[in-house]
Amino acid sequence: MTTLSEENYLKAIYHLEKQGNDAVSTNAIAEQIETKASSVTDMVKKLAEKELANYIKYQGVSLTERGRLTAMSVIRKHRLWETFLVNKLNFSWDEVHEIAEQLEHIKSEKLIDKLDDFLDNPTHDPHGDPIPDKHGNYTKIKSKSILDISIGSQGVLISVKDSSKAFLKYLNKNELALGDTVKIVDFEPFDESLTIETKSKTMTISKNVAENLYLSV
Amino acid sequence: MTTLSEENYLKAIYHLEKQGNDAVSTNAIAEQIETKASSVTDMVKKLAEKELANYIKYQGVSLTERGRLTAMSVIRKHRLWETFLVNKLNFSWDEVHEIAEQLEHIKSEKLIDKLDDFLDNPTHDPHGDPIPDKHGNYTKIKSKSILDISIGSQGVLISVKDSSKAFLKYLNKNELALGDTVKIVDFEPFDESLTIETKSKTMTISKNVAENLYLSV
DNA sequence: ATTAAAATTTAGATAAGACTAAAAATATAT
DNA sequence: ATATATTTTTAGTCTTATCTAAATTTTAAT
Ligand SMILES: [Mn+2]
Ligand SMILES: [Mn+2]
Ligand SMILES: [Mn+2]
Ligand SMILES: [Mn+2]
Repeated sequence: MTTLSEENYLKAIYHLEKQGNDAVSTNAIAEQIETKASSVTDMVKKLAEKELANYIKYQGVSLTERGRLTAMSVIRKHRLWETFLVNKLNFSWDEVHEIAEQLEHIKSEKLIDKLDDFLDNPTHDPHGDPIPDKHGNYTKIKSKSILDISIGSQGVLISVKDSSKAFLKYLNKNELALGDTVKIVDFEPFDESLTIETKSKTMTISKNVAENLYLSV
Repeated sequence: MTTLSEENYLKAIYHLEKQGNDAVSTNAIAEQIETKASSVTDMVKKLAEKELANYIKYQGVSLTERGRLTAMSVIRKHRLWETFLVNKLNFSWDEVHEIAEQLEHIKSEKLIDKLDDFLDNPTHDPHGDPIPDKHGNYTKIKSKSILDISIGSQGVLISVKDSSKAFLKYLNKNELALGDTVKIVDFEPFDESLTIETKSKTMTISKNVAENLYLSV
């Protein structure tokens, strides 16, 4: 049985492994989890002890198959609970992450299976992130950052890379939501900003915003 | 902010105060929480420190108003989650207690208010226990143990005193559910058993069972 | 009123998880 | 190649929540 803290480390390592290619560094984990490197070293030893991670001193960490599956299970719970909060309890998509951080640690297979059914087996959470099935499998909708899409073309807003409250609130304010069709109208080389067009309006977005918006391709 | 462990102690003290009249003893709490008396002494000091409980060495514990309100809030969450599990996720009433023991510690006012609305502001949980409102107020339906009801009279099964899995499964097996109309037909002095009658059948129940069934009066 | 039993508290240990400061290893820059 | 900077680990401390064993207080019984 994994503890709440172990689960948070596994999740962090999983997310870091998915970005960078090689073994995950102690400092990277520390930053992600907002803890100190020395605490990470301790925990990583414990995860290796439990065969949830591979760890060689000074050489970083990677998840074992068991570790990866455990991480996926926590991520599955997180995303199902977020979906519940938005779809059933009418939370806004910028309010659910913190609550899901708590709910993801509730231990009951049956609960999460029933929740999954209750939500009609959703494949993606409110931020467009894929929800793994109970075996840890998922399919991410093919998408590209707006930055990498050529001027004149268009697509449907599939997911956001940054799901921070600040970014989501920005999107709310500017009436951008998942499912919207977005057309890239213009690119300004000076500040790398983009002009985009939706059903309701035309607007300019910064590079910073653009790289966090993913369109179907 | 109260910890999970503190919340469990507050709940235990609350329930014990409601039965017995005077101050709650260290041993009683220890038994309820399945821990050692010495652990209880430690925690009770901490609760007193936080002004959640009144505590005088060797003389037992009682909740302060703040302690009582905190306990009520945890109980409110517990019962709302149980209601969610049964009414929305189709759990059976004997399966929900353990899961609610975890869910009751999730910290979010907004979550529990929205859950309350989602469930249509239920007044009683799946075991017939009253659900306090957000101010800690509730109204228990007037009821009496079957043991204290005279032969020949009848009432509606309102709540069960014992909500252990074993007892609830016994009731499932014998097709007794909340809302059923029950008539007391006979009393056998020898073993203090009772014969009762429901729409579907007539059956004999032990004293032990009878004292845990509460009928409207 | 003593004495025995039961309940409660204290003292000291342990385990998980986190932190600080110092030591050791690795990476970078000249 | 050597010195410097950065990263990582170790050693030791702290907090929360437990536990066991011993000491103390209260209660019950003679
Ligand atoms: Mn999230
Ligand atoms: Mn999400
Ligand atoms: Mn319960
Ligand atoms: Mn209940």
